[in-house]
Amino acid sequence: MDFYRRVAVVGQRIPRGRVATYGQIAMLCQKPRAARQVGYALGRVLPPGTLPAQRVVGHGGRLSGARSFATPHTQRELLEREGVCFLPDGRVDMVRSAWQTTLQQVQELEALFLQLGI
DNA sequence: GGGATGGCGTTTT
DNA sequence: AAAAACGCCATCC
Repeated sequence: MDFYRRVAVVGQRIPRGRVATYGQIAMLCQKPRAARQVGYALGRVLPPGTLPAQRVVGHGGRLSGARSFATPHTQRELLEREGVCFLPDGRVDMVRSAWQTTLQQVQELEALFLQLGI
């Protein structure tokens, strides 16, 4: 499905030290209500390593996918190692670490989708 | 075809 | 604050 290829393209553009939410990725793929399918893409569809999965978190910075990493705290460790900030309650500090996408970047993605025919 | 099931998210108790 | 109820939509029995 083209949607999953888009998820891969978008996910690969999440900068090191930043995180994106499932919903945010769905938006960037032009499918605002497909947050769950993003999760499905990461867990079941895309080959492991296709994109930095540790940088994809739930709304508000929840580490909802931590279970599918090597150990329950692997995701957190990977993120801390690349400089992502955490709050006392264990969520990512989205104010400091969320991936901010500019209109420019969104348009680049659209162009890329078009170019790739996806 | 139809019901269950998600690495989700929002709204309502 | 926490839990449940919905809405969502591709997949998998």
